[in-house]
Amino acid sequence: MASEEKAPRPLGDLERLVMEQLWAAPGALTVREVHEQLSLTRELAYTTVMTVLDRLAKKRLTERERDGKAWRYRAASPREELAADLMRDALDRAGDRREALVRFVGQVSDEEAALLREALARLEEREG
Amino acid sequence: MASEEKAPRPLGDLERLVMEQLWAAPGALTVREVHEQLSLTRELAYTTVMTVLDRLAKKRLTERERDGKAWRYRAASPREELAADLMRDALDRAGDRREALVRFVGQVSDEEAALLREALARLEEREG
DNA sequence: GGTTATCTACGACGTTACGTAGTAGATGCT
DNA sequence: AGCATCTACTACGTAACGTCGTAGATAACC
Repeated sequence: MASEEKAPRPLGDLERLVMEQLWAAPGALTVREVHEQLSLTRELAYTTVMTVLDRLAKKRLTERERDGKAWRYRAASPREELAADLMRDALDRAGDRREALVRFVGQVSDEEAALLREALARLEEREG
Repeated sequence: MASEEKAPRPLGDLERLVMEQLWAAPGALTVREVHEQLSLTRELAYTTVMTVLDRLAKKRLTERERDGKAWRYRAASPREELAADLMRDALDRAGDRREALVRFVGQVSDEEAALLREALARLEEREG
């Protein structure tokens, strides 16, 4: 149950890029690996990536494990989970939930509406 | 459709309080009116409220119209609309929308799930 | 075992958002 | 004219974040 919430600050641009690397990778990545990936597109100091990864860990968005003298980072939860959390959060801030949900479904594409129905149906059959 | 966007920064605490005043009011409010309301709970300088209202206007969250020498502010869109926008935004940032939606409906309360179904049903009957 | 390559830890600086407020000048009431 | 009221503009402190540098630990190398 959620109640009194600390709104999760949306990630900064670099933080998001780094998270995307982690989400895209099959396993945990070292600072160097993330740095190398990002270096394909932009120039960043190794320590910059390290700092970002470190801050993300402090925010509990990543977890890390030792691998020799280096750390390996991985996303603490899947990208879709974070998205769902943010959606929940937004809903929690709405005054009238019904109204907010109506507006929300009014904004989504037909395809997304279908996915929503599907998800609800699945939920129903699992819970009765 | 959606792709890379400018994430609407979540409001600061005071900004949120001010928006709530505007959302709660029937019409547009002057700085003084908002200030008086807030003063019931906390102590704030008149100009502080003015600054916040001004910044909210720059962010297009409020609109203002002249009323004599004063400005009257009103929320640019209903609270529920903003919530819906934030939900959309969160969804846009998810990798796999289906997955994100599944997780989202998995998080909502039974009541909210019912509201969602209702909203979807209404949408369907209106659009066919 | 000393040299070299790696890593991490920690600090630092610039920018931007936001909470908070003061001052100056315009505007309007009496 | 004189006072109240309102806006415009400026300012300052804090915190997040982008961005790095330096120092010291550690592992690898010859």
